[in-house]
Amino acid sequence: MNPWETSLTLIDQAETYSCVMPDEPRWLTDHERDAWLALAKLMFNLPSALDAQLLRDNHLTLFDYFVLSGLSMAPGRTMRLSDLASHLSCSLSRLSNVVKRLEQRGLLRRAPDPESPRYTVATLTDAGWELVVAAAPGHVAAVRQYVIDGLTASQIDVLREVACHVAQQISEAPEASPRPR
Amino acid sequence: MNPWETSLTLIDQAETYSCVMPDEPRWLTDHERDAWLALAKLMFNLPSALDAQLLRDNHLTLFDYFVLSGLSMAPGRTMRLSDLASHLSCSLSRLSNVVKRLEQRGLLRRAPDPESPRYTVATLTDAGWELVVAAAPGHVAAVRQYVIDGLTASQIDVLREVACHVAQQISEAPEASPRPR
DNA sequence: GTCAGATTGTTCAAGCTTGAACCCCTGGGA
DNA sequence: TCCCAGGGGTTCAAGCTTGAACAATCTGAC
Repeated sequence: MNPWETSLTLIDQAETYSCVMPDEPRWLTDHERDAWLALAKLMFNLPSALDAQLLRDNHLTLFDYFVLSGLSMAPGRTMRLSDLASHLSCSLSRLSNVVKRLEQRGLLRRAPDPESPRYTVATLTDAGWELVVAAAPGHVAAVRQYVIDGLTASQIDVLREVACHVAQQISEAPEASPRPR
Repeated sequence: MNPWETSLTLIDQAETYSCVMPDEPRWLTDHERDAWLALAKLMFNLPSALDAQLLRDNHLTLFDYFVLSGLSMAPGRTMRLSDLASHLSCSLSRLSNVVKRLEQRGLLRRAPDPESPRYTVATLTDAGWELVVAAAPGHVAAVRQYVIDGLTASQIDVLREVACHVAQQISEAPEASPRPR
């Protein structure tokens, strides 16, 4: 029935194995589990749905769109890569790769920051600007279709509260320190 | 300030370009945009945060965990791949690749379905079962930390409503038909 | 009975992401 | 002045996902 009940209902069985657990964990209640499974499903499917629309109509991934859109709003349509990366909460490595591809397509240009040569700035070209302007209506329509339309104002309000809460929890979490395998 | 304001606030500028638009789109209100940007940030960061915990502690991706967990709850710890794929809303291609890797690690076994040779079933091994049981507490703790704890019961309720709504909208959307570039 | 078409699952190439290694530049001691 | 620690950015290899192509099996219509 629910495609994501896979995630945690294992718990009922796992409880019989409490011998192997360090401390008895605080399992999710049914109420909490339903919400989490629904959110998990959203988390997996919404990005690909939005990607699909942008790829089909504008040959852009959602992340490409965020990069171009971020530049389009910056003064002079220009930003340092490090600022853009923290703006987008992504690694500099990922941004560098994406920016290189977008530059090859003529949508932006890279240049050393004239104010300090150790930075690199990216500037949206006219072609890049026109592409974002052309892509925006379809993207907004998809966001409305999948997310916004059909919700009440108060649901939208709670959605914002919850999403901000999650974002904050993640940003405050101790940095995940990978353990050698 | 808000790392994802990049997404749609372009709109204010794009409106001055209405000449290039087919019909005047219904832009998002500030209220809607705040909620969408917060959700977008969640959508990008929550999967990697949960991945990081599972990879660090159990050398599993979140998707691996869902696959193993799905099997662990099925009768006989066995499911057809096509059922599992629709259960997880993923492509058969992706599932086939993941299952092959999990089989190589000894966490599950593949076999032709005895009831109908055109299906393939996957069965969790004891090692796979033990890994899921060992991984569950840490995973649940991460879900609590990032999502559930700190929300009120009514916020959790609305979260479920909203996420179900989005999931439904996506599943009802006309299948994205890729356009040749 | 047979053929067209749908379904199941695998594989392959192409593209993207990640993390580590690396280089360059800067700034701050000693 | 010299050294070095740290931040910014790129690159590379490894791993994962996607979509198309393919093989095998089943279904249904004629």
